Amino acid sequence: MGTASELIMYDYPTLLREHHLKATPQRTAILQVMAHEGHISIEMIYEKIKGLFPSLSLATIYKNMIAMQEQGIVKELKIAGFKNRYEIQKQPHHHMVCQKCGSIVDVEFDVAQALEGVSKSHGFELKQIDLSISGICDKCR
Amino acid sequence: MGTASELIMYDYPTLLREHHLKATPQRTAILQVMAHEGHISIEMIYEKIKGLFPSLSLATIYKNMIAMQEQGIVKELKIAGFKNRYEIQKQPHHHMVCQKCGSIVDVEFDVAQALEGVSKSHGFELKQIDLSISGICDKCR
DNA sequence: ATAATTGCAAATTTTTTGCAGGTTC
DNA sequence: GAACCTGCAAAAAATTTGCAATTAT
Repeated sequence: MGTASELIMYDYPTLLREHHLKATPQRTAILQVMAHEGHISIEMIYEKIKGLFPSLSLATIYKNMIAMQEQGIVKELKIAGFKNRYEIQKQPHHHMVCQKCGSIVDVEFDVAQALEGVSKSHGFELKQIDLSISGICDKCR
Repeated sequence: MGTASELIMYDYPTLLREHHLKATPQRTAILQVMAHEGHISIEMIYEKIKGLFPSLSLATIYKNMIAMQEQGIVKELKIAGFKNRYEIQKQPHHHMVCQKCGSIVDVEFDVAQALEGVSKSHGFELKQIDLSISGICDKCR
C-alpha cells in the first residue's frame, strides 16, 4: 500500500489537468464515485454526490461526462436492457452483465480465447454475446 | 431463387403469427423495411413507411418493437455514438460499425478467431472492440 | 366475439442548450 | 483576467402510457 502508482491512480485533479480540464470539486467527485462504484449511471452519480453539492445539477454531470469522454478519461457503456453506464477508462477489457440484476463485472482476456471458459470460471450462465467492433470503414477513408 | 426457404424468410405474416402476434399491415411493413435496410432506427422506419400509412404513429413503432423484441423476432442494437438501431433476429453474428458514417456490416465469425483479420479483410481500420457477454450471474441463480 | 392493435394526445424520461454568475489556472 | 465551469431554467429529444375506435383471428 502507498506506492506511487496507487497514489497517482487516485489523483484525479492531476488527471483532469493533464487532459486540459479544470479540476473542479464536482468533477473530481464524479470521478471518485465512478472509481468507487465501477460502472455507474448518470442518475446514480447524481444521487451519490448531491449531498456534497446541494445545488448540483444533472446538467453538470451530463456536461462533464461529455467533456471527459472527449478527453478519453471516461467511457460510456451501452448495455442491452439497461441505462447507459459510465466507467473510468482503464486498460482494454470487456464486461459481463447479469441480465437480471444488471451487475457488471470486468473481464480481462484475449478475445481469441474461449468465452465459455471465462463465463464458467465466474459461475456465469452465458446467454448472449454482444460484440461490436468499430473504426473507419473502407468507404470513409 | 424461389426455394422454399427463401419464401419462408420473407413471409412475415406467418412469422408474426407463429410468435403470437397479429399480422397487421403496419407490423408487416416494419419488418419489410427492416429486412431491406438491415440496421435501422425507429425514426428511419417511420420515415420509410409513413407514406404507406398516413396516420402512422411513432408510438406504434415503439410498441411493436417492444412486442417483437419480447418474441425474439427483432433485436435492439446499442451502438456507441449512435442511436439505437434494430435488426431482424438472424443467426448469431456481430457488427462492424463505421465511427464516421455509422454504417453497419454484419460479420459472421467465431469470436475465437482473429478480429484483426476480419476487419482487415473488409478494409476496415479497427479502432475499438466492444464486447459484452450477458446471462445470469452466480448470485442471481 | 374476443383479444389485440392502432393512433392520438398527453405524460414521462432523458439529454441538451443558453446564459449569468462564480471558479480555476 | 481569460477561459472555463456551474446551476438554473427552458427546450429539445426520446420513449411510454391511457384510452377509444378499429382490426385480426
